[in-house]
Amino acid sequence: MEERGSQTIATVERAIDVLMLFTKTKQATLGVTEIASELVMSKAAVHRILSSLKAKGLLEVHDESRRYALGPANLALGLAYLERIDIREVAGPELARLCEVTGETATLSIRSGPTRTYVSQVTPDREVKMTVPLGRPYPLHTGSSSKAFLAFLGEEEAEQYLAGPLEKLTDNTIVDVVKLRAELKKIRKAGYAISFAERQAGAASVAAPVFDHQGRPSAVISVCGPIERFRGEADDAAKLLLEATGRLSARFGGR
Amino acid sequence: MEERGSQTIATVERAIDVLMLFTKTKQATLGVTEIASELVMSKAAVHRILSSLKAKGLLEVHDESRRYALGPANLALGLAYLERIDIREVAGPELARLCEVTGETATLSIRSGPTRTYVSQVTPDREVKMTVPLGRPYPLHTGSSSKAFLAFLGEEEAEQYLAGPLEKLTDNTIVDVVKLRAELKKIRKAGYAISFAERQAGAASVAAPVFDHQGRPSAVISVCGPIERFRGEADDAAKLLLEATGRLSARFGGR
DNA sequence: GAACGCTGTTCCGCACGGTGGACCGCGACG
DNA sequence: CGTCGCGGTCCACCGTGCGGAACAGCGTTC
Repeated sequence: MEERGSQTIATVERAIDVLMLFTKTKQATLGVTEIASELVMSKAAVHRILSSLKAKGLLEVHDESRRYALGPANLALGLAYLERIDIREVAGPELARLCEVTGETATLSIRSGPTRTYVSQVTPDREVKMTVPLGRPYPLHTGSSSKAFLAFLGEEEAEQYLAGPLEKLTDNTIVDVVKLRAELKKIRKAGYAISFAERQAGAASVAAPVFDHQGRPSAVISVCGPIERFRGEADDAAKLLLEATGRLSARFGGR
Repeated sequence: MEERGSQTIATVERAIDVLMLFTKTKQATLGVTEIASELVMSKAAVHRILSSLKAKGLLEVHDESRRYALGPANLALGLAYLERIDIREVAGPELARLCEVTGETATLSIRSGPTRTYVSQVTPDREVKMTVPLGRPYPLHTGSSSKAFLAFLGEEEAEQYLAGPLEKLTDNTIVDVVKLRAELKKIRKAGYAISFAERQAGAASVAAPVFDHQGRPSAVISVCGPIERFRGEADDAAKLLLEATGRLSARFGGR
């Protein structure tokens, strides 16, 4: 993991690890000792980091329990990031429509290097439905949205990714490079990707990319839901999906 | 500014300054030299920081222009923060109602130490309307939402704040401590605060606090809009506002 | 096409500042 | 009362981040 690290600052990365811990845990507040043992750091170091993060508004000390919680500056970061993603605005109505017609969750993902992240979702008004975690990075070979990106990258970039280690997130994750290449070929032919529990156990999804003016996949939209009822829905969803991405590509590519 | 800094890490704070710069600028991408000159740091240091932030997904290098942009990890931070603010959910419908009835923007603010931050807003469907910046900290004496917090803090805490320097954001910002004390007294009596262009030129607002079970202001909601049409609306808005905060305090205090 | 000016990036020796183990003060527990 | 756990602080050591300078690419300029 360390290899060819083009000159970074260990202290800063540790500080970020501390900050990110707050997004990973379910608890609203964390204590010094807790963090120190979780990240294997000295209490003193953790405390200094917490003080620095606090001084910048990224953390705040909750009541007088002396525990730390995320501060409002994080909102500014999240919103500033979203402001840059203009495709989000354009895709919004399409997501809403997909969700309404299929009765399943519709999502939008953005790629960033060797990972891809959900940046928005519209969920149906049903009791049993799927919700995906926004802002969390996933590898490019797990789930339909990921595969939709991978399939439509350039040959070169895709092979480069396939050369790296392929993490297995569920029993169904495809980690065999040969099988994965065949799968990607199939996706290119069909124009969309399907996944049954490759990223998340119990979930299934269909996904297709939106292309920019250079023909590169600039985003992926998907329809996803509980695996039991999805088998019958996948084909219909794929058709609707391709119509939506067609419209978006036309509009987005024109820019 | 340095005083009694309970042991922090300069490098980490500088890294955060770099990251926060991306939320303050209008540009989507920033370059090394640009950042270095803005924050008066060496290019080498900035570069190391950028590499570290990139490694953790907070930044990414845009295309091959070698410039840096915010990464998806910021979304995770922003959303994790929002998840902790439960009052946001509860207040949502009240904001919507206030907005609809008054035809002006309704906002919700949270306090964090000596600052206060908008965490959500509902804007009316008009061409001329006000929108406030979410996630950005403001001092506690500027604008109606700020003053509503300040007025209902404990005597001690309020005086402590008043002892510090009071920044002047607009021509109308009250920075005279004597006048400010009188204003706070008036607010306590009325139950709500009014501001005409104290934080933002051309804007006016009315605000009232939501109290927790200990009688402390845990949030503030406000109605705000363009100053020209607001003079006639302020009183009506105040009445609606107090009804809304009354309901919220009852519901929120019960927890 | 060589010289320029501008990027982003890397190198390397010095000293500054972050480190961690020990220690303090506090509140909860029994 | 003693003990345990917590968050916070101290301080001598030594690791690591620092910055000036050099390097590598790229587009302009003449």
